[in-house]
Amino acid sequence: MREVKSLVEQLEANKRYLITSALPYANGPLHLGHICGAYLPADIYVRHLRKQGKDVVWVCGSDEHGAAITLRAKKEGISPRDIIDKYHGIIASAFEQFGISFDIYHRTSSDLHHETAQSFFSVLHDSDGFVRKESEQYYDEEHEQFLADRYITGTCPKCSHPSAYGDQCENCGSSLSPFDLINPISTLSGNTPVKKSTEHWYLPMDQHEEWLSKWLNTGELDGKNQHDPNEWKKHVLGQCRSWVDAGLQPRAMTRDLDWGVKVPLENAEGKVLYVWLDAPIGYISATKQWAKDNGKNWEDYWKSEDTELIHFIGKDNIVFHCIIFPILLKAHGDFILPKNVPANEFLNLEGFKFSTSRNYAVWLHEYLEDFPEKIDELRYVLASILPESKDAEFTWRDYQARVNNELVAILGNFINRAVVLTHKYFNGLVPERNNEIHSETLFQEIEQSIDKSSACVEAFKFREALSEAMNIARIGNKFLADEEPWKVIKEDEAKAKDIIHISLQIAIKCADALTSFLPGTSKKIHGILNLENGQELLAGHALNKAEILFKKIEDEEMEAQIAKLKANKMEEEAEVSTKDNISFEDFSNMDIRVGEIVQAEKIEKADKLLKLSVDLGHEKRTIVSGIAAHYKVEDLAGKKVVVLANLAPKKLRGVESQGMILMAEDTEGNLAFVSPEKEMKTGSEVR
RNA sequence: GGCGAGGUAGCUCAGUUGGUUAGAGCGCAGGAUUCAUAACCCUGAGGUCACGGGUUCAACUCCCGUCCUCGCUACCA
Repeated sequence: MREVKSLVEQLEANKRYLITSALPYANGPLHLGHICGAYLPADIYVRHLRKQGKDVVWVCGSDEHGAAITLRAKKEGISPRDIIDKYHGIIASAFEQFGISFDIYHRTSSDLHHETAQSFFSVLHDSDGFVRKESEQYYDEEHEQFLADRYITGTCPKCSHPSAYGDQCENCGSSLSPFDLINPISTLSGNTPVKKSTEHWYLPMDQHEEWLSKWLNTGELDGKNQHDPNEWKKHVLGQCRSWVDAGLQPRAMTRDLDWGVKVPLENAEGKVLYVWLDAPIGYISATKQWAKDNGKNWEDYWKSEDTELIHFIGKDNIVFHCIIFPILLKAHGDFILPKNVPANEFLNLEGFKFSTSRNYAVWLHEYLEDFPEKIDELRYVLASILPESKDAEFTWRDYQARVNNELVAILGNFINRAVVLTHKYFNGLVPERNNEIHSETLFQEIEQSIDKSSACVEAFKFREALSEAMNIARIGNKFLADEEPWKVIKEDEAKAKDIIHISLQIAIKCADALTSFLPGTSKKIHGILNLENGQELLAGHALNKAEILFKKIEDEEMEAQIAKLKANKMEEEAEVSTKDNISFEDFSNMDIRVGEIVQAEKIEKADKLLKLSVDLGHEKRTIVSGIAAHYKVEDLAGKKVVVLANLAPKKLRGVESQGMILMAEDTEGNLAFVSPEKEMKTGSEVR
């Protein structure tokens, strides 16, 4: 039995950890949603492992290729290089300030990455890991170039927005293929592109279905148990199964683009590696660079069964990290597959989605400018609301409440009480322990919290882990309230000494338990206690002066942040609604008339819709209008309104609407009828 | 349309394989206290576990259906 145990211990000791966080795209700054998805949880996890003395390397870097970057460069009249240098800089320094402790933050534009990615591709190519396929694609004849999806704009077939992209319409959010667009236009030349045949290398994912499905569902690979599927998050496994069950399709691993890792083959001019081949290999090249800088062997971390590979990502990346990348790694051979992929769901902001393109976000670098002293405050709040199993929401009010009611009132206050009491009664010297107080149960309770917190981190339950760690400060506060040293000191100094001694010991436990979550605060507490890391707190030891750990956040600061968000949103809304000029002819095609509502009724099972009967003078129309939230049915009869009479009829909730009531709408979504300012006959034309 | 995840207290969320009175934090109400950043500590109120069926001695938990949110994905125009 002893031998077995020591074998387990030995394996445990040899174990290595390779942690990756999704590569941020160097086309814009980071916002809080990104931080919650792949970086803060990983940072907590990695700090926890390091604290235990584990052999761990955490890699990340900027993803610097792809069409969006070249497009942006073109639009701003600068080079792609300028773009990636700018955002790589912003991102890397924001990470650093925020205490995200990567072992390396690399870049996919580096030579080492290009070499690594090309050689990875070549190995797959040479071992027939790819299938060559021809397909039709849009081609710009003037620029003699195939057009990536993002290089084509046109009218969205779903919402008629005039500038949808070939892969997605930013207006209605639907995903498109370039051939869906009405009147496609090349953004390079402004010409209409032509369809032309092109050749690409495809990853035949369908051929990998069998082992992949087994690996995902049972954790078994090549007859060996690799992971426990029960440890994977439900939504991660669910999405993977959904893909595999539907049948995997071959996927192109190359693109017609000039900005990226060149396909290392003859006759592959103008082709680069697809971003989902390029970016994950960024993890490998980053590890190589780190190994080089630190005198290590990168292969120990990627090719050894003693290594646990963990990918931290957001839910949008699940398929790539759980299906495509594992297939690539397996097809290449020698590489280990991830032990777990604890993907987080999304973070929302004040009731809406984060949106980089609409500038609706709390940007990390801006937060750091506005609150340079409040790093751990944000780490605390985000760690408390991480979208671990469902979407979560960040609001400034919640941020304020958590900082004021938890960090200030519970943690900061407890540390302050313990230290201030020591100064007040014992001149800042740690009093001796007299064993007047039985503290076994107390410390057992604390150890329980520590163990629980630790176990939660290892199970990727960071919210619960943090709350367990905070529990120690609660225990401390309760201990002081129960023992009342400020009263005891008057009649029993020995006992008071005991109480203060114990509270200071609890303070250290707090600092230690929180160090992965709030590294700055943990350090500060050690500073106040005048302790080096690991140093014991002994009687007679002199403390430093008490220092306020967290300041209360006032309403005004929050109001300013909320106002800033609102302003961005309104600005964006104003921009979005700006429309292109139309011809007079277009305008005169519209038949707009004064009408009078004669009858109104609610449409069943529709919250917003009312069925209106409108008199247009020469005829009555049925018009369905989404105003139920703004007007009462009984108030509508007799109202004069303006009607677009020749709008194509459309069925809404089963009722055909023959026209549209024109309404004024503000940015808040309030609606108002537009009516003639003096009495006009129904049916009068509006021009 | 298909698939996946979610819907639990005013808010943010826990609830392992079905088993007593469904939990926590915040907020709220009351009390106690003064060492502490008016903070801490105690007590309490608050839930038809989205809705409707079913299985069972027993359902938040399992099955079927409906509605809503988010994500992935198809197709039509």
